[in-house]
This record gives sequence, C-alpha cells and structure tokens, in this order.
Amino acid sequence: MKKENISDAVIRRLPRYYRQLTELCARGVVRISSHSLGQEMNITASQIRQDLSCFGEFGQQGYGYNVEELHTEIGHILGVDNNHHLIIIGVGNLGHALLQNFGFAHAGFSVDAAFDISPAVTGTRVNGVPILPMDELDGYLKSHSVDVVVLTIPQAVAQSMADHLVDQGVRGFWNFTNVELTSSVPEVKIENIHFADSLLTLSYRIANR
Amino acid sequence: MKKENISDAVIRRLPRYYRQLTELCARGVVRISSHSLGQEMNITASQIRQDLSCFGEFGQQGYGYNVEELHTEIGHILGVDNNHHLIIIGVGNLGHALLQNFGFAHAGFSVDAAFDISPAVTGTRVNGVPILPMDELDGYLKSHSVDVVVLTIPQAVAQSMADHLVDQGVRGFWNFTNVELTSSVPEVKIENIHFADSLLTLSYRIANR
DNA sequence: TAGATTGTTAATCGATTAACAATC
DNA sequence: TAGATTGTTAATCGATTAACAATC
Repeated sequence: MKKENISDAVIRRLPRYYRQLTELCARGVVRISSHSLGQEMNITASQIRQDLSCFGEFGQQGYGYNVEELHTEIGHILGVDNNHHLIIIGVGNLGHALLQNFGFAHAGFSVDAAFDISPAVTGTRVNGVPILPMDELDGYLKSHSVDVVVLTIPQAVAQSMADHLVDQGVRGFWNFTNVELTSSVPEVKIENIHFADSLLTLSYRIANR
Repeated sequence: MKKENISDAVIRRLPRYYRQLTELCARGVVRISSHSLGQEMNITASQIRQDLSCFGEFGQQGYGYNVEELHTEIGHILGVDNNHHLIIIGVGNLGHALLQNFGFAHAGFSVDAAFDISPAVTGTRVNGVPILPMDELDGYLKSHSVDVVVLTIPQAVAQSMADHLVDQGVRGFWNFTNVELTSSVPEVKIENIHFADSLLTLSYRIANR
C-alpha cells in the first residue's frame, strides 16, 4: 500500500471496476483473475494489477481475486460506506430528475434536503426529500453537516452560489451547470457533469469519423 | 495541419476551449495570446499551442489569436455547424429535463422527436418536440436521418435497445444509463454520461482529502 | 526596427504495458 | 508438485512542458 500520489486516471477507473464487480457479484461469479477481468472490461491485466496495487494487496497468487471481497474493498476505497450527507440546490427539471431517479444511496449518500426559490415547489416533498425555500439554506447549513451540494441551478448564479456556499463551509460540489467553478479554498472538491462538453465531444467524433 | 491521430485528451479539451472563447467573445475580448488564455484556463500556453496545432494554424506571431475567429474555427472542428439530427428515447424525468432545458441548438443539434412507451406522454409535445410512441420508432428511423440517439431509458433495456438501434443504422449514442454500452460495429460512437461514476469520484476525493 | 508570440522540435514527465520472481 | 496468477520492477509508449527559430 503506497497511498500517496494516486493519479486522476486511476481514480476515474475505480467506479468502473466497482460497477463491473457489482455485475460479477450479481452473476454469481466468485473469483476472477486480472486477465479475465481485463478481457471483460477491455483493459490490460497489467493495468488492473497496477491500479489495485495503489491501494493494497487484494489478490492471491495462483487464484486471482475474490469478487465479493474486491467489490467491498473498492467500495470502501471509494467511500460508499461513509454515509456522506448531501443536499440539492435547484429543483428544476434536472434536480427533480435526480431526486426521483438517481440512486444516491448506492453511492453512499443520503439526500437530506433540497432547496429552491419557487414557492410552487417549496414545502412539498419529492421522493421523501423535503423541498425547502432558499432563505432557509444558511440556517440549514449551520445546523446540519453537509458533505456535498448538488448544483442544479441556472448557470448565471452558479459561481456566486458556490462562493457563498464555500463561505458557509461547504467543501464538496457536484456541479451540473455548464461553467468551470473555481474556488481559492484548496480543500474544496468540485466534480463536474458538463453535458455540453460531452455532447460536443460526440459531435466531433461523428463529424470526423 | 496533421489531422491523423488526435488523442482523446485533446478532443476532450476542445469543448473547454470553445466554452472559454464563447465567454471571451461575450466579454468583448478581441485578441488573446496562448499565455493569457492559459492563465484563464489554468493550463500551459504550450499545451494550447500544441493542441491547436493539431488542427491548423490559427494564430499570428507577435499578435496571438483573434478570439472570434478561433471560436468559429473550434466550433467548426467540433462540428457545431453540421446541423446534426438527434432523437431522444425515454421521456422520463431526465429525458424531459433535457428536452426542456438543454441547449441542443448551441451544440449544433436539432431535436426532431422523442419516444416513450407511456401513453401518458405520447402524442404530446415537450418544448415543441413531439413525443411519439415506441412502436413508431423503426418507421421513423427508416424515413428520417438520425445522427445521434439520446438514451434516457432504464438500465435494464439499454444494451438491447442500443443493439436494435445499431441494426437500424444508428451510429451515434449519447448514453445516460449506467451501463457500459458496447457494439461490434466500429463506426458506432458512444459518449457516456455516467452520473454514478462521477459522484463516486467525488466521494473518493472528499473521503481522502 | 524591437518586442511579442507563434508553430514546432526536443526534453521531460507520467502513465501504460511487459516481464518476472515470489508464492498460493 | 506443477500451474496459475499475483504484486512489483523495468521497459515502452504517449502526453505535457520547455525551448527556440521564424516572423508578424
């Protein structure tokens, strides 16, 4: 175990390993070698062993890896058993879609509340989650621990909202707005879902086939 | 211009350049050097010049780049002026959110139709786009040119739907389901939005701060 | 002209792949 | 034991950064 400098590339492969192992569990596969796992995922056995060796020794010579055990270990590395707390800011179509359909629990997050400016939705619940008015946000943050804020608000207000939230102590953002959020506070972690970038990448590829 | 082997890393930076240049245009900035652009985007001037040189020579020694011109050029490279045609399959919360809010036109896509199994939504329009019943899908594909299909359907049916669509000639997918779609047809391009992977990455980072 | 900045070649750095001794 | 497969070290490959001649 040499847990210092894990590259971004490795970190971004972890969820894929986790996903594949979930599927292998479901299929009832008990053990798997780096070679067969690589075949299923279309990556080299070397890379899998190299990646895993960043976090520990999970296999056994001559045997391979126990699927369930490796699944648990990677889940642990990803922090799915940390019970992180999350709130959603902006209950428009997208915020609503996430509340309704996304399996936050599978990623180890509990969705404690959502906030919106529109009185049409505040006071209601979506999928059991209370929608609160925006002016209760600061009070909420003072009295609750919030690990991640999901930003599903209009672009125009994204950076100022983020700045405000960082001031209030928020250190994790799942950003769905099409802006590059920045923060001078180094512990702040921002993960972006840039729909537009993704579609433009696809556009490039179909245009330059 | 040496347009052969553009790496994935370069392609994925193009939309970010495009986005930044859009903003610079809006700010009224006329010219910019690779150095200043790099400062704004937090990447090196070398990388910018290296990236751009994959596609042509857009700058001028001693001057830098004309913002508007470079914006147009990169848009062209990304194919935003190709008027690609797109349909959405699955008008649940997420499909609905995309129809309602996402600026497909800015990426050069026109959304021609959406499909769903539920009679509760078929026959209606969302944001001007007609929602058609699923059994009209094959007929539609025979009579219309479709460059990209957006998959906002349940995981369980994603791969079989994709297989079917590939059989019908579809070659581009914007996949929102949490599965790794595969196709044996090499021209098929798949771009994934893996919400769960993204959130797990964030989970890792806040857990290992 | 002098200063600035490009496009490109060369150097460096990091990530992926291959090889192999250790060992179950 | 013999075969299989690990974790890790070394080799290769590719991507990023630095340097610089060309030139606006």
